[in-house]
Amino acid sequence: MNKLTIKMLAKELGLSVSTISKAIRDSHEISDKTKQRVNELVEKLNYVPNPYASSLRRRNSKTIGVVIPEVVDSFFAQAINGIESIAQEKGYHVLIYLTHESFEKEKTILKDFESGRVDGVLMSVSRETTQGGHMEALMKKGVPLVFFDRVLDEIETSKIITNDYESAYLATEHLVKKGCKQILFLSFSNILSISRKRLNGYKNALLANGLEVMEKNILTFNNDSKRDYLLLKKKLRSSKRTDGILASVEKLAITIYQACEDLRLSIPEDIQVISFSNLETASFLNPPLTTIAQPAFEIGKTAASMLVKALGRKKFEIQKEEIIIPSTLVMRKSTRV
Amino acid sequence: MNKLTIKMLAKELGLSVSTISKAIRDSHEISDKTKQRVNELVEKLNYVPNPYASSLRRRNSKTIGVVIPEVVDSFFAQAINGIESIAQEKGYHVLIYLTHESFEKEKTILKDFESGRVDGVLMSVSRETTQGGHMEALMKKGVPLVFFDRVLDEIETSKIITNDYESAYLATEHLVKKGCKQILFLSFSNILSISRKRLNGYKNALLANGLEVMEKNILTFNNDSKRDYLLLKKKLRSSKRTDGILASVEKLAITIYQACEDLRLSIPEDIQVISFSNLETASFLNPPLTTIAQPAFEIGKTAASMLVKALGRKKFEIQKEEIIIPSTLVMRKSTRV
DNA sequence: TTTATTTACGAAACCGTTTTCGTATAATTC
DNA sequence: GAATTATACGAAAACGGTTTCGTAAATAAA
Repeated sequence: MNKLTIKMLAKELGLSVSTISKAIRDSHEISDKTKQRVNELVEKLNYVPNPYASSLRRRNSKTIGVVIPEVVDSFFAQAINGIESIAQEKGYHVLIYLTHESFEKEKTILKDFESGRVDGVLMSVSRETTQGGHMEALMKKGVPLVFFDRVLDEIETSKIITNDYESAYLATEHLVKKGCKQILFLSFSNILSISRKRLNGYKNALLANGLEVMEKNILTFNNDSKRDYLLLKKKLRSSKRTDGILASVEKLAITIYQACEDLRLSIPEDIQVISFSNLETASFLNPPLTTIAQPAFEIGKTAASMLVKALGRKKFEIQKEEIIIPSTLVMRKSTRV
Repeated sequence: MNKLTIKMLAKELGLSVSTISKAIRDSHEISDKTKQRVNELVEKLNYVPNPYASSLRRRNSKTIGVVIPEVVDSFFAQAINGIESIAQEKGYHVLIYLTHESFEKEKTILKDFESGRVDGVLMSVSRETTQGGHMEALMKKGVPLVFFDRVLDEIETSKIITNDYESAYLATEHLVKKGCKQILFLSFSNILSISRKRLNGYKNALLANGLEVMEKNILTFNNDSKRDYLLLKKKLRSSKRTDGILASVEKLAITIYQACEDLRLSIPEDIQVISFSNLETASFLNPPLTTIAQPAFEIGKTAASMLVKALGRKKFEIQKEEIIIPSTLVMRKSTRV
């Protein structure tokens, strides 16, 4: 109720506040005997130090901020899992913030971080983010920031990503090899760096295989599942020759399945489908979905490790390296054998 | 770099520290003219107050702790989404902790909360949790705790849950009506309150429909997907007459599909399946999975609202009410028409 | 005009740690 | 035995806000 403080421990043991503090932090200045007395009392009275007092004084919080577009998404959920595994191991706390793909929210959150609330930030940018002023401002204040998956190219910092270009290239080529001539590319954004890379992979794979890149085959959706669904249906109805789809986003896979079911287009006979996706249920969909599976857990874990390592250094200098953890193309029945 | 403080603002404007503080918090003690001068400078210099200094003095943190077993799970991901929506609205920060179903971790986390790190806690207990000493200790220190979904009955506090008993009853009855005679009940735990309720719903539905409850039809798994899979396969092989399965956990649905595919048991012809699940992909599984869908987002949102409301009160008295938000049985093709 | 009351602000204590620096005593060196 | 160096601890100043309380000036009431 009335919280237990170091001062009270000090009085109880007839020692000074500073001695208690040092004893608890196992300082060499304190004798073993005293340390033991202190620890026994701490144990007995169940003393837990006030983290805010400590943070205030030490100017750090042992907290990292995680900023992501959303959490109901296998990729981000798995990434959080990876982040948390490192945080727990290294004694960091994890504050979660969702931007819901809003640039404004992203700015507000990062602005708050300038307060020193977090020691460092892990983030995947929103779909709307084209500028990095808010990130630069934050980093200038000495708060290191590490990107994972969705990066902003113009910001110089560590970036943990997957091989988006190559994966999309491979996937597209796979579709081509299986006989597709008219392949749609579906995404939520033409802004996001990962989307552009995936798009380029798609384009170059087409060209390398003697196919034409057609703007009408490149579709951008809004993440409004009903509208997206209608939009896709319309597209599929109007261009009958479509025989392949590469979806850049997990959620669009569902939209595709819905639309195809509705239009009585059978997968993979009429249309072959590949999606970037971390769905655990991919192999039990009807038909099983060929996916590009991102190493989400690893990405989160690596990003957190990089950040924590930087936080361990005196000057928080973040390495500016880009770490690429490759995705894997998992072939299932939504593409032909 | 060297952080901006109220003291520096004060010097700049020739005002006192207390005046600045009050102006920022829009105190009635400060004239509009002064407030404006202060706000302009705050704006110009980009001042952001140090939350730890503030938390220390005010003895609150505007932070809630969320303790869940895992995050890679549609239910919990959606619940976090609900929680975050309220937190964002009310200006709270969200600290996330994963127990990975470990009672020890749960205790460690709650112990840490005794420090005052969070103003309140939202939690779903681990599968191993049978005792609530750590929760009581926390609540005794004045930190309100609200359960959602997975509660510990013995603890008196708000609980936001779904109608587990009724849902399982309904689901079981549905299977019986569709002709099932030998229905398995699958879960991860016989400890968890929700599991017991679901089990009771299952049992009573059987009895009410003139069927026998057989212990051998009640299976408990370990969340070790490989072993679970083998265990289930063995069971299905040995008891050929099994014609229905009710899975208490989303993850087990996948296990069931795997096992049935492997054993060439067709769903729903040979075996009908219903699972508690929030999978967005449920309707695109092969076959589409009949589910009991929990209102995860709503549960998270309601729990957060309750907590925040309690935090708004001077004494943090938490209402001891139990709020039940019903699940819905969504019939799909894994059960017969 | 005198007294009472607002109004607008400042001084200083306080929140609970950490850390620097000083010092008495004990141990060591010469 | 004197001088030096460890050892073990305490006093006090931070950290950056918030809050209480006091007060001078301005306004209202008498």
